[in-house]
Amino acid sequence: MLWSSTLYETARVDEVERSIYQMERNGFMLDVAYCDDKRRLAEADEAECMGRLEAWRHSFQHTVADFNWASSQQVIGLLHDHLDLPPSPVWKKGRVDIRAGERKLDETALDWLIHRVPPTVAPGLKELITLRRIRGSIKYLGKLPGFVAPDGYVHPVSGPASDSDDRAGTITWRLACKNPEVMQIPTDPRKDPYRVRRAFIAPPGHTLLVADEKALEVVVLAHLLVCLFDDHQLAGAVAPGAPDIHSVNARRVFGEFLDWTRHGRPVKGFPLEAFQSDDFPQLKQLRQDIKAVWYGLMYGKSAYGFATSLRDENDNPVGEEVAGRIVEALLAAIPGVARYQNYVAEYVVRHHGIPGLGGAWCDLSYLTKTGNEWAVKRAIRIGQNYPCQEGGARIIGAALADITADRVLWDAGLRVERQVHDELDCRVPTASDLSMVKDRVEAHMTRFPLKAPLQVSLGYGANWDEA
DNA sequence: CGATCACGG
DNA sequence: ACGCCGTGATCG
Repeated sequence: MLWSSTLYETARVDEVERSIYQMERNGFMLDVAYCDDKRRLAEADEAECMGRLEAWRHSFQHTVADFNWASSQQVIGLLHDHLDLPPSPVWKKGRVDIRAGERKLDETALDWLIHRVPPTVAPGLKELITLRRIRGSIKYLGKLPGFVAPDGYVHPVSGPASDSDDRAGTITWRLACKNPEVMQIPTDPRKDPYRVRRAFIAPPGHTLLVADEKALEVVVLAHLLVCLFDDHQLAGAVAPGAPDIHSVNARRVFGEFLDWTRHGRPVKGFPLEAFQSDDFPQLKQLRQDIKAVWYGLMYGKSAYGFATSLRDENDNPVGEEVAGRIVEALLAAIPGVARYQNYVAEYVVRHHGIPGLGGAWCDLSYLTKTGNEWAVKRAIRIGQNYPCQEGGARIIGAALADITADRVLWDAGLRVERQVHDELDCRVPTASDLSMVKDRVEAHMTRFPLKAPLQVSLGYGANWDEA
């Protein structure tokens, strides 16, 4: 039924597994000198930052000895007990139950505070965010060189689900990776001023090729909508040449449905390009917002959750009413998504599980058979997400297997180094025919028989950051 | 060893 | 219990 029989009859589990072992053997090269240099720099910055923080703390007569800025409890004591700052009602994952005594000081909560405390207090909070970011970079700069094996390469452990306990894996058949956790290396320059990704270098005589499946899980969803309902709208929206889907949604939802104004003009009057332009930061924000709503919806998030995660122009949570209108407008713009959600909800309740594209059955009976309302809702959220996440994993897994098995690419010296959910990173000898390599890699990555078009973006560079 | 925080998709 | 899937450092 459904979608599973229309695709690859087998999940090619053993081929994928062999490719993973090959990828581990290939390993990747690390610029140890770069790590050491940046770590020393970061540690000096950390010491300065800490000095400013301590001075700030003492300026408020907080004289506790051996105060630990890494301790949540101690920071709560400083900010909420000693300085008597109001508790933040929000954190990264949603609401804070203030009445129950819950206190959160993650970056989202600190950000909320920064906009609402006296100007003498705010600098310390900003400094604390800076300290955490510096330490986030140091974590990797310090430990990565330790993973370099005698052969000069780092060989992380990665693997699919249902492997033995000492290997990595997920229930959706995505790969996981550890020792080191290469999938968690920061990509956002604001979170990592020291650019850890620059330490992931191509070996001498090689260049790094990064091949990324564009909007992989959205394409899978588009495929499902065609299979289930013969609905081609989303497939058309992700087709080559189609305008950027998040810009379209932003203008449609905030402009046409909600009739909002930004930069002193109606949002609906702007050209689509403006939503990705640095000249219009407010429009860019709207595009980011609708993108967040889009992915949140795919994973089962509701207006309740968006009420705290979406912010208005003054950085206040938009509230459930506005969030509800945004969700409603987006679902009206892409009706297939709501139809999919309802379909899956019914299916999960009736069958106590959901199949994936590769034919695997995701059992949810441990939730649906409890009869508990919250458990059933959780089962439905997992069921809505599972085919998209699992489908994406099968597609990139098949691509990995095909690229690894391609003798032409192998003989050209191409070696897969990493897989990051929708991205494959390979090293390629600089002397090889790069356009041939590029064409073959792209062909493998788009081979999976989908009813929605899958596109690949390719980048080259001397290191992971550049590529 | 559970909770908090942070990073990625 | 109102967002899915992960790894890991650190605290208490």
